[in-house]
Amino acid sequence: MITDAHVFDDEHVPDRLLHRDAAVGQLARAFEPALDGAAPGDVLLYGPHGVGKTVLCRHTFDRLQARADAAWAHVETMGLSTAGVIRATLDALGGDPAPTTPREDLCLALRERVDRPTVVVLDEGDELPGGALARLLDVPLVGVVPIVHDRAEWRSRLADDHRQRFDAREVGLDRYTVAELADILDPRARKGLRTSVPRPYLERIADQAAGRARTAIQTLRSCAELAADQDCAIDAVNVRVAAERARTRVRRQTLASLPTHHQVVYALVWTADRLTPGELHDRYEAVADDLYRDRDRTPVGERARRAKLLKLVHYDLVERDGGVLRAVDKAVRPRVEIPD
DNA sequence: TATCCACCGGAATTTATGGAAG
DNA sequence: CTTCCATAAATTCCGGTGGATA
Repeated sequence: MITDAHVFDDEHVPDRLLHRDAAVGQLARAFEPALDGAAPGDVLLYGPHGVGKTVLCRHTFDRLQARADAAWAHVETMGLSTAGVIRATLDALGGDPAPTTPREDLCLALRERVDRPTVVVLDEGDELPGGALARLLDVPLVGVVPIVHDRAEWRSRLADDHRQRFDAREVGLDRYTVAELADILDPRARKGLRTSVPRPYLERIADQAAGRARTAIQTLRSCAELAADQDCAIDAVNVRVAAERARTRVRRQTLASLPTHHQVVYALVWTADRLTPGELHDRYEAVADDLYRDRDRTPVGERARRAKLLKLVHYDLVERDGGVLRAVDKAVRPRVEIPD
């Protein structure tokens, strides 16, 4: 059923970016100084999850690169410190800083490495440390593109002189309409699937996606997988079921990307169905020695567990209903086994 | 209402890690 | 090899919150 899984990847940049002409134009105009070898303009890019903010950057940059000698760094900033952001930027530009390089040395190394117009995209930049932004804005030839969800909140945390850098340099993306989403799904279905998908069915997928392209695309992929499993036509697949399957896939990927301590906490919550924080700690203590025996880590204290738990909640793997903890999705099985 | 209790999460401090310098 | 240093992660400390209870 699926002939080219690549078109369903989050990183896939389509040949044509549909229904984003205005935003592409704004961003391209901001990047224009790079055509003359100068720094691309800084742009604040804002909008809800999954509406193509990162893809918009990539797409516009690719078009720029076809006409200019420019470099690109995409940095996932969530949870990074100031030094962490600078290091990740340097990494993305091909530098190889030692893990203990002092912050100021990292800044110097970055300045040295940037020898052409460079676009630095700061993804998930809502909680970006102010220091990191300041250092990057300070590097010649660098244009900074923070991607955030809440434009007003982000601006309010900025120092005045930094805020000015983004005045009149803001690009906002909205959720797509159902018709727009169907337009976006259509070329992917043609390119990635063996059989064609009727337009009304694409619209039903779009309708489930709440205006988010990422959700719609992942749902289409699940529809195709289910159609293959059940050996039926794709439009015989229940869209709700496919959408849930898509969410499960994303959660599994998220869980797989987390380190040991998170895995243990998740396993405890998943295995218990419902439990209070107190019970979680009790069980953790009870099984910790067993679980960590042949791992290269040692059990952590309560405060650290709370931090892991917070992340699990943030990633939509665990929910807190009042005081009670529960795994959001029982289909996302833990990756470590809890002994009885 | 007053008070207790479990819990949360911010901030300061300590520890672990590993590259660099002597 | 040992010491030094910077970061990241964990621990310690603690004020604040909200629900339960007398």
